[in-house]
Amino acid sequence: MKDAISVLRECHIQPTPQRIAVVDYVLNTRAHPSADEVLEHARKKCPTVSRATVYNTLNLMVKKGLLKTQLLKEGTVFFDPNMGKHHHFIDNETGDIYDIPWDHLQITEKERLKGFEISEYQVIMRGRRKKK
Amino acid sequence: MKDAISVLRECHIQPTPQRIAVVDYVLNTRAHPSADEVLEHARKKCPTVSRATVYNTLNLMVKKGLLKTQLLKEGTVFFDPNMGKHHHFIDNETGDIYDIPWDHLQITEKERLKGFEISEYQVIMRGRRKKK
DNA sequence: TCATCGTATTAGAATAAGTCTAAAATTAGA
DNA sequence: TCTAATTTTAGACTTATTCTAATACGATGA
Repeated sequence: MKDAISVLRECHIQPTPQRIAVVDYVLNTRAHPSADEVLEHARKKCPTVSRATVYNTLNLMVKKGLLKTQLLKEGTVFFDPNMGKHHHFIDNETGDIYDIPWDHLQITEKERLKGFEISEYQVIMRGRRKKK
Repeated sequence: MKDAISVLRECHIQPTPQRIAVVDYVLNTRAHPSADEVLEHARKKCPTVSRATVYNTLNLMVKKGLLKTQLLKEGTVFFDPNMGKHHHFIDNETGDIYDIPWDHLQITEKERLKGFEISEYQVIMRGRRKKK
């Protein structure tokens, strides 16, 4: 459970009630919320927070390295508080997004990728969770 | 070089001048065009084609299995005529998108992913092309 | 305590991708 | 050729996101 105020101070961002509400939710969830979902949750703690402030805060957090954006479905960006390397699985039926631990897959370069300087990568898997 | 009219006939889609212009461009490029880029190119062959028709045709092609959508950058969907399995590399500096052949990478499941029925996957890599 | 100044927040306007709609145009078939 | 079905179109609409300009807040120094 990360303390929003401490995190904000460490990043030299002034802790305001609105930012605390955003950070407190987004850094302590295992979900991959959209901006709208963050807004909805942040309003439980700070009912007056505006959409613009949520976007401002999320973008600031991305810049400070507290969040990463993920492109997993058409139409919206998702904010991912899991900053360690990991892969993703998307359930096509429910839309649910799962983190897949980095060491569960091994990627080997069989053919040298000449001319490409890879700074990051991930595997994106789609399918469905097994019933039962 | 795929013949647009034959492809449309095979898919039981009526070949109209507008559709031919769209299909002819999008199935014969190695790029990963956005809808807007398809519109721009299709207008070279059929100057009157509308944005709506381009979207209609592209969506129809996706449904018929002639194209795949790819989520590679924020804000737009890209249409990919390469229907074989492959991975992607995105140059963060230029925005260029490259196909990476499927057999250049080997993905091994080290830890069994229990409960996930994976129907498709790909590796998405980001970085930059090496100068030189 | 109060005034001040920079920062933060806000509502709503603006933008951009994509979908929808209803009318007009085109095509296919009898 | 006539009719019905299909296709195309412009523009309205929706949704995610950014921008803007006015207001509110908060820390500081007198």
